[in-house]
Amino acid sequence: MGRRSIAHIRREEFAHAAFEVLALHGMQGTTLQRVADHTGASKASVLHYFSNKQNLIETALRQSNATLRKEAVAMMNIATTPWERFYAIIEANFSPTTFQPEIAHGWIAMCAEVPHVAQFQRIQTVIYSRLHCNLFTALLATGIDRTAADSGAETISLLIDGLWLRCGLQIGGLNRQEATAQIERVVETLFGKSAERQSAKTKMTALAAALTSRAQ
Amino acid sequence: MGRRSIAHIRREEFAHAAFEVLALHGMQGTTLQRVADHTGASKASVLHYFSNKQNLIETALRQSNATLRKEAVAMMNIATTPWERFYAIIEANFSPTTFQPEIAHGWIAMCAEVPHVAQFQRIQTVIYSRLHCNLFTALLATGIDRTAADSGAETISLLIDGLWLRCGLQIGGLNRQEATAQIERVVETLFGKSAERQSAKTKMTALAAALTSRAQ
DNA sequence: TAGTAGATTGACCCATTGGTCAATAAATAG
DNA sequence: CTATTTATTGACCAATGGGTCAATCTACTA
Repeated sequence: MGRRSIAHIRREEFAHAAFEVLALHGMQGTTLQRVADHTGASKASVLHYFSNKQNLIETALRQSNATLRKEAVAMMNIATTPWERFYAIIEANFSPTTFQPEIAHGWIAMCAEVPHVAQFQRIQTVIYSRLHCNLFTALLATGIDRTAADSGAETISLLIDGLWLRCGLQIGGLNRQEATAQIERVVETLFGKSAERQSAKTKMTALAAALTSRAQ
Repeated sequence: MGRRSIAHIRREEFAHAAFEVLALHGMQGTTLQRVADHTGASKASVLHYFSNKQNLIETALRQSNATLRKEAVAMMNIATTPWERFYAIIEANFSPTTFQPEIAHGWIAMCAEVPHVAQFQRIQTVIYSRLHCNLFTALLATGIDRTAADSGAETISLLIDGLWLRCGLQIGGLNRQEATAQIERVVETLFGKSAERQSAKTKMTALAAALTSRAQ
């Protein structure tokens, strides 16, 4: 530890603050001064750890996404059947720790800048690819054919995007339960009812509740 | 005509330019100077017609949405059956004149500011309400029960939002055809196949093609 | 033709922004 | 204890932002 560690910790602190400011004030309102104020440090101190404002925001976004990814990985490791893996992805994407309007604001703000900032474009691409890939492999393993798995993954990821957008726009006071219910309705019509899927869903929902309550 | 008319036309010109700049450069990049340059006028001239930058962008967004709404109304007037009205909404939302990455950029940029600008919040609310209401009444009239119509409208509007988001993020080179195909796949699983619905779809698709080709 | 309302603009103002830099304080290593 | 690295910061800078204003310029009206 020592100097290396403190630098690493400080970077994390600033990045965390940056994401909070982004979620709270949007991209326009995310100034170096505000991020500095939010941590109690000076603007120059922030720039000591991040060469750029964009660099700062980039790591802020990556760091925020990492928490969701860790939750997802934890649940995927526990899941044993394909449908359990499927619901692990769903539950992770609507975990109460991450599926919140403020956090959604941050991500929508990033999406708006994707066409203009190459770094954000890259982040967005990798997040989408991962989601689609995970959904696809889970669905394929349930026994359906390739095209059905692919289009199914596409539809589900589309719904997830839409629900996150709505969470940010706070349409109909959308919460975790309504969001997963929306997904489930489509999943049911797409793949029919089955006891196996149902038990997988209840298992992963319970697991998600246990994991997140423990974390908080 | 005369003075009143010229003022009105000028406002429209500036608003139009403002939306183009917004679509091209995002919310941060949409400066009064750039909008002025885009029309060949001066910054002060823009501010002669719009008291605020926000006022300018607000009318820009409203004006842009009006074109989509007009297309939708035109198709709705021609539609006679419930399913035709349903596909009128779908086709209008994926019309080649509006379903373009640049335009999507503009709307995503607005979404990102919704939590921070009350005017944008209002625009977003009215657009969503109209879409949901139109879908709901169309679906209800097809003979299904209220809750099914409501949840169906919710799912479809969710997909539309997701597809527009993806259009803006340019995931998988999404075009009009793929987008409507995505919608259709879900509609089919939700409401089953029926000759009546199929004919309604082909009719409205053709109508949309005719209307938009005529316009351009 | 004179007058007046609206259109257009350059010059200007102030606040804020991202970013630099040199100076200082603190901590670690030898 | 000394030296060197690292952390922190206030002062500063150039650029740009939105917005004001008074001065023209234009076109319609009486």
